[in-house]
Amino acid sequence: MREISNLGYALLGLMHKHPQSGYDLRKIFSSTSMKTYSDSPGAIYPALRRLQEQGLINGKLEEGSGLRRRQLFRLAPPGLAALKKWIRLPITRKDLLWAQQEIMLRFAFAHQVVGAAPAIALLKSLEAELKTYIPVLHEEMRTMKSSISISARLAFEFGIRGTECLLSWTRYAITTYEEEIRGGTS
Amino acid sequence: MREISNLGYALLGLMHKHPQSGYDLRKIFSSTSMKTYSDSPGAIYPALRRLQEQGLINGKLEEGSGLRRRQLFRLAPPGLAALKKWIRLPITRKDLLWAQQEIMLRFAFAHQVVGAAPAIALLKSLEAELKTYIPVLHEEMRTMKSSISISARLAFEFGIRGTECLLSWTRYAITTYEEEIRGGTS
DNA sequence: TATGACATGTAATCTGTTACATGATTAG
DNA sequence: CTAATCATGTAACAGATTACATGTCATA
Repeated sequence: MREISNLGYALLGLMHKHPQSGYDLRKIFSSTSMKTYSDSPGAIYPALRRLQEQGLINGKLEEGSGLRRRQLFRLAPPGLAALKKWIRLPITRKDLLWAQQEIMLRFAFAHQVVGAAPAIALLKSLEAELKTYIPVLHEEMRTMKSSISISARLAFEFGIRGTECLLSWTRYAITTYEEEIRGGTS
Repeated sequence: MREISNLGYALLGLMHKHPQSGYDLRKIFSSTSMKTYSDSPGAIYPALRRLQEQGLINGKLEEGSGLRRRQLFRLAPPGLAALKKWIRLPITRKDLLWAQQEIMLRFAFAHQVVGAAPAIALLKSLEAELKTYIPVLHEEMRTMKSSISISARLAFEFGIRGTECLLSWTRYAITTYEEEIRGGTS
């Protein structure tokens, strides 16, 4: 089976709550904090068609008067399975390097799609990976410190601080999440 | 003139220090903290060819015995001009949303390519943009807080914390940079 | 002489971007 | 009636990924 792109997963995740039309999804990308994904029709409609061809979603034309009415897409069982599998994947070093955004996307959908326990498992996996990665970054820094310009060094320092910030958020998120599910009902 | 991709600018920046071969550049991407860029030949060699076609770099085959020896690329004057122009661009809201990595890449090259004053100007531009952006994020948070799941809310909180972390780094970088150029000779 | 590092490239495929095109419905 | 918004799409193009192909040079 063909790989599912990041945009594909974003679409699947958004459809989990309730069926959406291509236009709805575009609006979400253009108006909310998911602006990092493209709201262009040239990205969304082909992506939806691909998901449909793979049997991950089903589209149904709403009956209406006109010739071209809106089409609602809903998650099909294989699509839900793929979404769950993706969210449950453990975090790897590679994810930290290439795909911090993707991690957040996965976590954002986690509670709704797979529930509290796997969501917390995702955070713990992230925490573990970060704990071994941060010392590596410090070590790299020490190695090259002397050979690079001041601005390059500061940029690298941001890489470290940003990663440390992610770790601190992860710990905060674990605590907050655990408190919340103990306190209020999910 | 055709747009220069992020990878293109990364290549131009790396060539600024001294001429590099395609292989050298691949090694930099695969072995240093620039792992976020692809080290695959299918990305680098075509990118180098494009830069050459645009007259931004010149390639010279090192004279050697064999038939196929390494080719060294060096920045041509228009390439240096393009690199400088790119680094000096002020930071926009759009950059904050889409291209934090690109900002860091620009800053990493800044000291070497355009010197201290424009490097600090870049940081100040970043600081200014962040100061107006962070309140917007908090406002967005307040608006949707109630309508989203706990994990989605925490993910959004990371967006805010990450941005605040960037601001704090920016201020630290300005101070450190200014001290350093006052103290040691650049 | 076989392995691995050096060194450069191409081809197929996929995805995304920009720009354009179409047509329905609603508000002024 | 006209403009804006709803709604869906296509076409041309750019760029990246993966996998493959080629050949040199040093060394064990």
